Formats: sequence, C-alpha cells, structure tokens
Amino acid sequence: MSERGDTATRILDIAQELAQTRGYNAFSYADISEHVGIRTASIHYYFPSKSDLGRALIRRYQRTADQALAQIDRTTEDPREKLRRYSEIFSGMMLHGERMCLGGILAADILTLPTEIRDEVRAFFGLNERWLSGVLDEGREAGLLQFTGSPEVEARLLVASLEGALLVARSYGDVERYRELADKLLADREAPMT
Amino acid sequence: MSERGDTATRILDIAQELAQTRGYNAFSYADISEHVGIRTASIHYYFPSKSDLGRALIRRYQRTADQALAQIDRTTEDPREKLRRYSEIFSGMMLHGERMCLGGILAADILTLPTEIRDEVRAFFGLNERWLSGVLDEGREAGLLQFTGSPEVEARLLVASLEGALLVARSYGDVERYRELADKLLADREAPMT
DNA sequence: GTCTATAGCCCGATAGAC
DNA sequence: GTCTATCGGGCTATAGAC
Repeated sequence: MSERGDTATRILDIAQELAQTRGYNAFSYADISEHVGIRTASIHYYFPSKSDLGRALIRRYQRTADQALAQIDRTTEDPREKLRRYSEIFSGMMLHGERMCLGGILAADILTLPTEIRDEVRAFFGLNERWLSGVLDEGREAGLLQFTGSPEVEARLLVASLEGALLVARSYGDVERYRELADKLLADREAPMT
Repeated sequence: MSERGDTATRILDIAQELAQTRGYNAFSYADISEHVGIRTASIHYYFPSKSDLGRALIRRYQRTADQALAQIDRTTEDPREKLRRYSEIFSGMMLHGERMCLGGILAADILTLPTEIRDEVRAFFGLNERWLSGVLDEGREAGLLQFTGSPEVEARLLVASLEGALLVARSYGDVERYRELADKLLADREAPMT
C-alpha cells in the first residue's frame, strides 16, 4: 500500500498500475479503494467520473514520457544509445508488475473509451513518433543509423513494433521475448562500422 | 442481424465481432443477446460460462487462421506474395468493422483471462510464428527474401510488428496507417532484383 | 431449445452527515 | 476530505415452465 504523496497522486499511481495491467474496463473504483485505503466515494471527490480519472491518467503519462525523453536527450549524444534507452523504458514496464505501455493498452480499448481519452491516446503516439523521428534523422545524418524511407514513417514503424513486441511478450510473461525483438529491431538500424 | 447458420455459430460470430472490437471484458451476454435475437439464458445453454465462450472463440479463430494460411500455401508459390497475403488478413480486420486481431486484443486483456484462454492466445501466436518462419526460411533460401538472424526470431518480429501496427492504426481509425507500415515491413525484407 | 424470473454480486455515481 | 448509506443499473449465472 503506497502511502507517499498526496491522495490524488496515490489514486493516480494505483489507477495507472491497474490500467496498465488490466486495461481501462477491467478496473474499478473499488479496486483503487482497496489499494489506497479510502472509500470509493472519496475517490469521486478527486475524480468525479471514471472518464475524468482516465483523462488525468493518460495526460500525466504523457508528461512523464515527455520528461523521460528530455532526460535521454540531456544525458546522451549518441542516437544509437538514445534508441537503446527508449527501448528500456518499455522493458521496464514488464519488469514493474507485468505492465503494458498505457498508450498501447488503451489503444486496445479504444472503441470503448470516451472521445477525450481517445484523442489523448493518439496524442501520446504522436509524441513518441516525433521524438523518435528526430533521433532517427539525426542518426542517419551522422552516419550512425541506417534505414529506408523517411524518418517519420520509420518512427511510426518503431513505435508500432515496440508496442507489438511488448504486447506479445507480456502475454508469455517473458521479458526476454521482448528484449530479443527490441534488440534486433535496433541492431538492424545501426550503420555498419567502417 | 445475421440469421444464417445454427444458433451456436451465430452466437460465436457476434461474440467474435464484439471481442475483436471491444475486448474480452467489454462485451456481455446481453450484447450478444440483442444482436442474435435470443435471451441471455439461451446463450448459457450453448456456452454455460463466459470462459467456455471465450475458449470456443479463440479455438475457432485458430482453426480459421490455420485454414487461411493453408489456403495461401495452396494458391501461391512466391514467398513475397505469401507475406503480402498474410498482411492483408490483418488489414481486412480493420476494414471489417474496425476489428483488431482476436489474438492481439486478448493479449492486451491477458492478465484478466482464465488460464485456459491465456494458453490458447499463446498457441495462436505460435501458430502464426511457425508458418511465417517457414515462409521466411524458404524465401531466403530461394534468394527472394533477405533478413538478419534466424527465421524463427524474424517471424516473431513480424508477428509482433504487424500486431502493433494494427493496434496503433486502429486507434486512429485509419487503415492506410496500417498499410504504410506493413508495406514497408515487407519491402525491407524483399531481396534486391539482380 | 427457448423462455420468464430472479439470485447475488459489482459497477459508477450521488446525498448528506461529520 | 472522508465517511455511511444508497440508488439504479449491469453483470454472470441458475431454476424451472413450456
């Protein structure tokens, strides 16, 4: 039972774990209530409806991702290393309670989500693709990465492939299955040494 | 409202559509009842529990996939064409009512599924990977396809990438987004003309 | 086989006391 | 802010008539 932080944050932390493991339609205010230690009515005080909670969840997740990518940019120059660090964000989710990426699991639930949340899911993918596109472009210019076609499409392909690798690997409960695919995905894009 | 076929088949058809669009936890016997035109109690006559229904669903889906892959083998020699036909099975799902692959969407729900169904989801991925692995191996031997590493791992990567591409593209409701990625995935594996 | 009726539980959400 | 109490509805599932 996490006790740190204010109540709204603890609610979001537990709700995020539940959403990442079970999906949007398979967790309830009662589930959150048990983990946080307050009654369901009190959760409604912070998040009046479940769609309010869902929207807050994906928005906070976007901000966290944004900061993680900025942190990679701040501490690494090599585009190949940036891709490795990016891939490790995904493997970290499986290690942290068999989680999926929140964007990926909400994408599976997309047709059951309130429209505001759908828009945020797409915005999350857009955020990832823009950052990856920049890394890929820079890496190819520097002769460190190689790929066919535009950086934009290659970025979309990488996001989709990593989401898919995480989805399938998690269904086996096997993080090595993810790593094997992610490592190959990255290795195939590294320019040969000269 | 589909009226063809026996009742069990009509139930499975509707349940499959609902599962592929909404996921396992977001459809009910009441939803099926409305579409099939019989009461929920009558559905329990054919499928006593929801896990019985879910298991029947994924097993039938596996058989259908098996037949579709055998049909590709029967009508096509060229491994490149086999991959194209395989990719079109996925795009066909989005065109047929914004569906996901049943295996992919159940993978997202995996931690909420009865264990028998979990095993079938993994078996479905295994089936796809074995077939693709054979096509890739044959294609490389014939000098028509190219890729690094083993056909087995490359097959896993293709399944995961196509599932991911479908997952993300469907969240935009845009089949072109899927095709762009699938076509690139396949083009990158075609051996250059000599 | 299909129906009506209902049990028993979980769900999101609200009213109002403290 | 957090609680108790509760509403109205949905869910899976079963009993028993036809």
